[in-house]
Amino acid sequence: MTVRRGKKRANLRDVARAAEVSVATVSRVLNTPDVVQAETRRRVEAAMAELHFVRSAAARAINTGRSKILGALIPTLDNAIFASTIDAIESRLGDFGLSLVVATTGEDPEVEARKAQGLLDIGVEGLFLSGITHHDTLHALIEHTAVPAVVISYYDANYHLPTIGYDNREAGRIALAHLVGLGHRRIAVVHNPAEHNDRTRERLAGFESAPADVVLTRFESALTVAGGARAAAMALASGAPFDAFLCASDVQALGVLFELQRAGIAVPEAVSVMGLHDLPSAAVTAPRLSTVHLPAEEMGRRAAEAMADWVENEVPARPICLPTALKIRESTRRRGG
Amino acid sequence: MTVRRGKKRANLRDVARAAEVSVATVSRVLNTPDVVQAETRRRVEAAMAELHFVRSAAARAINTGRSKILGALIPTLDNAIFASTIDAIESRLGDFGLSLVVATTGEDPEVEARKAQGLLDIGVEGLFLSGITHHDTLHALIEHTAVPAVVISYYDANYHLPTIGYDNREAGRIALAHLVGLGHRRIAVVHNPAEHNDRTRERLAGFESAPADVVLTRFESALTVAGGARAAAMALASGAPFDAFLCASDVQALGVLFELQRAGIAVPEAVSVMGLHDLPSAAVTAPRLSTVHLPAEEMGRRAAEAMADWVENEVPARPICLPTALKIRESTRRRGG
DNA sequence: CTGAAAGCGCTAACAA
DNA sequence: TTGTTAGCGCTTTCAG
Repeated sequence: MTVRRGKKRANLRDVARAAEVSVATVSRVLNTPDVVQAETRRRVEAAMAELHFVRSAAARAINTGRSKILGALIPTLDNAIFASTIDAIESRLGDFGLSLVVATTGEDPEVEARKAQGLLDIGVEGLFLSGITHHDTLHALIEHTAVPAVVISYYDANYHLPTIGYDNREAGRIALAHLVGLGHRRIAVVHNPAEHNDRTRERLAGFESAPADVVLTRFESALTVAGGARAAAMALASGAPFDAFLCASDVQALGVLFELQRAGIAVPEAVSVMGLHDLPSAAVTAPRLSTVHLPAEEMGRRAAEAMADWVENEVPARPICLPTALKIRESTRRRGG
Repeated sequence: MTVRRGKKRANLRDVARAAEVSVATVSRVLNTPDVVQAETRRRVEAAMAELHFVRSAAARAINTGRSKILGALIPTLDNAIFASTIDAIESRLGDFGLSLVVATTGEDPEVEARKAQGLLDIGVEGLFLSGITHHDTLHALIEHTAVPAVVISYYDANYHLPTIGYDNREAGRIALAHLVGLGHRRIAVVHNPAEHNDRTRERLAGFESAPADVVLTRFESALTVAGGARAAAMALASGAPFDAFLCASDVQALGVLFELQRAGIAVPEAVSVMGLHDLPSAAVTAPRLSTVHLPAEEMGRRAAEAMADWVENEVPARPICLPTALKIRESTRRRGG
C-alpha cells in the first residue's frame, strides 16, 4: 500500500481529467510544451496549478532511466577544504538541472565504499570521488555498474577514472622551492595523516624535492586548525631550531600561525610559515599567509561540467590538470632578512 | 526508450529467472528476508551477487511512495558555520537509511524557493530550512505539498513549522552581558547583513539588552573572516575608542582578531573580543576566543532524528530549544584589568 | 513459504 | 496536435 501523508497528491491522470485532455498531453506540456497548442496548454497548466500538481520524480526516473541526481563522496564537510569545491559543484550542476547528494566518508575507504553503495541505491547517475585511493569494493562497484565517476582534487592522466584536479606533488614542490629559495634550510613539515590520503602523500612527495642540505622534519596531526596548532607545539617542544614551517594545508597553517603567536615567535621575522591551498581566509590572516593556490572552485565547476556532459550526452569525462600558483604574501621572508 | 549505458543492469526478473523463483520471492528476500526459506534465500542471494544486481531506487520509490531522500536548504557551504550541522544531519540520517541532498541559497529567499521546488521535483520527503525568513512561495509550497519541514538554527515555539535550534537572542544577550560584566562600555558590534538573516537579527536584538550607559556602534560586513577583518578596520578607522568588539559570529571574530593584531592592538589587554558560535577553531586562536557556544552538532543530530521520526512514523517534529553556553577564554578581560 | 497478477505515476511509441 | 496503450522495475495483495 502506498504511504500517503495528508491529502493525497494529484497525479497526471487527475490533471488530465481536470483539463479534459489525455495524460499524454499533460506529459507533453511537462516535457515538450512547444508541441502543445497554446490554448490546450493553458488549460492544462491551469489544472496543474489548481491541483498543486507535483510530478513524481520516481515515475519519471523509472521511465527515463534518469534520476538527475549525482553523488559526491568527500572526507568531510566540516572543514573549509572541500566546502568551496562542493559549493561550486552543486551550483554548476544546478545550471544543468542536476542535483547533488553529498556523503562524507571520514577518510575511511570502507565507509566510502558503503556510502557509495548507498548513493547508488538511491539512484545517483554519477559519482564524484576525492583522490585515487579507494576500497576494492568501490572499484568493483564502479566497474560493474558502469556508473560515471570522476575523481577530483587529484590529477593523474593514467588513472583508470578521469581525474579533474591539480598536481599535488607539483604544488608541494612549489611551496618547498619558495622556502628554499628564501634560504631556509631547517624546515618543519606539518601534515595530516597520509595513510588514506593520496593528496597529502603527493604533497609530501613534492616536499622531498628538497636539495640535500635542507633538512625536513615531519610533524603529523589532524587536518584541523587545532591539529596545526598541536603540530607546531610539538615542533617547538622538540627544541630543534627551525627556519620555517611548511604546511601541507592552509587549515593547519592557520593553527601554526596561532601557536607561534602564542609562543611569542614572530612570523616572518623569526620563522617563515608556508601554507598550501589558498583558502579565502589565508589572505587575511596576520601576517597574511604565503601559500600555493589550488583552484578549488574552478575544479568544482569543471568537474560538474564534465559530469553533466557525461550523463546528458554520454561523453565520458577527460582528465583535466588545473594550474596551481604561488601566492607570496607576508608569512614568508628571506632567512635572516 | 530507456536510456542504458554499458551492459544493461540486471533487474528483479533477471534475478528471479536465474534463481528459478518468482519475482515476488526475490522482492521478499530484499524486504522481508526472514519470511523466505533459508535455502531459497541463499539461491536468490547468490543470483543477485552474480548478476551484480542493484535494485532500482525509482521503482521502489514509485511503489512505496518513499524516496528516502531529504533536502536541506542552507545559505552556503563555504563557511564553517553550517558545515558541522550539515555534517551531523547527514551522518545521523545515515543511521536511518536516509540520504541528504543539500542546496545552497546564498541567503536569497527567491533562490531558496526555487531550489526548494527543485528538491521536491527530485522527490525529497522532507526539508530542512535555515531560520524562519522565507519567500511566500516557499511557504505556499510547503503548505500545498504538506511536505515535512523543520527549521534549524532558530527557535520559536510559535512558528508554524517546528523549529529545532537555539535562542539566538538569548545567545546575544549572554555575549553582551559578559562584556558588560567585564566593565566594557564602548562596544563595537561586528555583524553580517541582517536583512534576510533572522538569526543575525535576533542576536543583534540580544545585544540591545545593554544598560543605558553602554554605547554600541555597529559595523556591518560579509559573513567571512575577511568581512570581520574589514569591519574591524572600519571601526579602527572611525577613530572612536572601543573597549571591546562584540561579533555576531565567530567567523567574523577571527577576522577581527587578525585585523587587531595587524594594527598592533593587544587582545585582550587593550581591547576585548567576543565571538558567538564556538567554532572548533575558536578554541585555538591566539588569544583563544571567548564566545557563546551554539550546539551546532547536537542540533543537526536532533533535527535529523526528528525528521526521521516524521517521515518514518509520521510523527511531526516538535520544537526543541537547545541550551547555549558562555565560553570564557582569553580574548576578553576586565576593562583596565 | 511461494507464485500470479495488479498496479504505482509517468513516458514514449504508435495511431488517429 | 492529440489520444491510446504498453511498459519501466518493483511491491503487495491474494491464492495456493
